[in-house]
Amino acid sequence: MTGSPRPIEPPRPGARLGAAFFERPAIELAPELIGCTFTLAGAGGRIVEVEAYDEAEPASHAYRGRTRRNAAMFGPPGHAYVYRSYGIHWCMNFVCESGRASAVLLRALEPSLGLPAMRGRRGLDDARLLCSGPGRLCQALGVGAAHDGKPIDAAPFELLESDERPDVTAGPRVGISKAVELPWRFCEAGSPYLSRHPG
DNA sequence: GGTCTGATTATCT
DNA sequence: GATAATCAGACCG
Repeated sequence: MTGSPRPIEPPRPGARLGAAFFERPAIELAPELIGCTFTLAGAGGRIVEVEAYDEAEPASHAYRGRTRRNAAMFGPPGHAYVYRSYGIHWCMNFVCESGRASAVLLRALEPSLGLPAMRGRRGLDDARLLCSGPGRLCQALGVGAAHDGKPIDAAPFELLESDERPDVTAGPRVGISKAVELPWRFCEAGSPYLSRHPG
């Protein structure tokens, strides 16, 4: 060993992504998020799976207009839209594009930062199960109602640019019954941390 | 390996 | 009353 102190956690790739990054349609932003690093209070990892949603298609919560639940989707880009799914889980989105209700749902991370905290919140050890699904990811990071409408480029969140060009695949979205034909799910090819195999 | 079901709440019909 | 951007555990072959 060299004698220099060993880092407790891996170095963080890339630069912090600010509000301007989100000023684009969700369908454009979604594939570019693959490989970026997302954390909440130091817990998280590389984004490996996302889905785009837009007010013009019926699978989106914004399709039938604004409600108390989806208000953040109609707000400024670069903020979080957090909602409760099936009455039990939390799901986390990045709001996109001013003047249009659209967002990118975070579906899976490759966990790398704050692993002990994430394992504690999830109550299990297997890294492949920590953040491989929108509800699991939110439980691991501690996302909840308090984060709805909060800016992504400010604490406790951090979103860092990808330092590589991941191999991204597109396919149909998961768990919806409308607009099933749109290939608006984006995954890092071959990642073992996806919520399910691309279809 | 797969398929089914319960949990629990906001929203819509 | 029904559905939903889900998950974990039970059960079957």
